[in-house]
Amino acid sequence: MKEGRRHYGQYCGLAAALDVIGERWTLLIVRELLVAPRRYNELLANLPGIGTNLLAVRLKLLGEAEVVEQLTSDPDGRARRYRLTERGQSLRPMVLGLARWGMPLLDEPDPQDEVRPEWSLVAVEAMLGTPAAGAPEERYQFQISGKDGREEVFHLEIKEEIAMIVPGPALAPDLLAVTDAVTFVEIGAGRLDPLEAVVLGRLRLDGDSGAVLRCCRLLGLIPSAPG
Amino acid sequence: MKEGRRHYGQYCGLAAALDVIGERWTLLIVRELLVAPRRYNELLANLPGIGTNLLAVRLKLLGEAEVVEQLTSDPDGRARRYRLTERGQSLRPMVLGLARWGMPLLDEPDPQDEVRPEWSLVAVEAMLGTPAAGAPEERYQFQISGKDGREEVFHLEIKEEIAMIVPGPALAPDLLAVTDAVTFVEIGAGRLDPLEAVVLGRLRLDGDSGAVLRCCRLLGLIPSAPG
DNA sequence: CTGCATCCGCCTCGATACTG
DNA sequence: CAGTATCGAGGCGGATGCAG
Repeated sequence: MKEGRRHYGQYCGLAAALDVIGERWTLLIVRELLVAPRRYNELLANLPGIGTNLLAVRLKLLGEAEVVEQLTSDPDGRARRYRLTERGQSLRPMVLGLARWGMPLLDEPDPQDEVRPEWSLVAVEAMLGTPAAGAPEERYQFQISGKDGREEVFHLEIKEEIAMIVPGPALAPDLLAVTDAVTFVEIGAGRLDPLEAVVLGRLRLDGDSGAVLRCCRLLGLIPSAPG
Repeated sequence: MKEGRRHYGQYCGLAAALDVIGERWTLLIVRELLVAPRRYNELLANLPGIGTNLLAVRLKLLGEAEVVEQLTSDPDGRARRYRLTERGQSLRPMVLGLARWGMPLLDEPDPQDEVRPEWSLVAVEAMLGTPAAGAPEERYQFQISGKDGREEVFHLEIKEEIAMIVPGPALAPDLLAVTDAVTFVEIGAGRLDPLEAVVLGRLRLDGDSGAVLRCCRLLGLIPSAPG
């Protein structure tokens, strides 16, 4: 926090945090890396509008702050990826909290807006409010397709009353949800009822109705059962 | 999120949140209002460097986003204060989380840095990690003095295994901690041991040693008792 | 005196071009 | 593929002006 860069100059934890992760784009970079380690160009592709110079500056700063590290697995220097350090991972609850806080702000999806199926992972994790108390051990698989036809596959696994996000398909999913990224976010934002999405043909749900209800409840899409 | 202002253009909760509270100074304004409703000039005084125009712009935007509202209690229009709405209050866990995340980043206090005793309220709340399970019902009073001689008084009340921050003095505090804002933050940042601060004469603790230990444990200053 | 609005210099940001 | 260099536009910071 020396001279040169702009900083708040307050001896306060929040100000110190914002000096590191408060600048434009920084938390979105962290969001990307919360999903998985990424290459430089992957980050550029998933953060349209950032400009390559700024991404380089941010990554360097995040590296100095030990939030991000780059692992150069390949000996010839190519194929280096950026990954969150432990300290970076510890930003997860705050990032998820902000993501949840912002979801109701989402309006009609603008066709100009970017939507990536990878973000669904973070969205689902943010929606996991209530710990899955008393829920049976089961697996809900999600297949979210992007505009370019790519499909992100992950599943939610409930084990010992704890729900976990796991990349990739489940072995024997009790529920399969297939949709596109826009529909998925609209449902998460509360702008679209899951049932309505099914009727509109924008969401396909395979599984028994009990699993559907439990999954929706887990994601806060319908109120938890009273009493 | 229409044209005019700069925005991320991502259909994603986090991006939507950052479009509202991601700009410079905004979360620091929220921090100020988390402590108490404030007047325009109070905000200006507690946020050195912001520039009055920017504060006005931020407050207007926060108002439109329904994060902040102004209450004009006084009929003649004077004495209008800014206050967080319910939606603004719901940012509290994320702000506290970021404050806690940033505290270890605090280095040697720069004499140029601003330190305000009001921030101690947020700092203490951020340090309250573990719920006070099994703790006896007692009250720890804090008196944090600023450079200008003002003193912020509040106390921590443990009731039914829940710790609460309450502004103002306690009725019969089991512990009284008197210090200055810099020392307080340094202790919170883990740069200064409470015991060392007492020896240096920068912290005065009145109360029995059991209360001191329980208070320190509650604030994460010493590891919780094992087992 | 409080609560802003206006103006201006500078620094950050965003887009494009270019290099190892 | 992974950045660096450059430059125009606009956000930011500080000083000042002004109305209630």
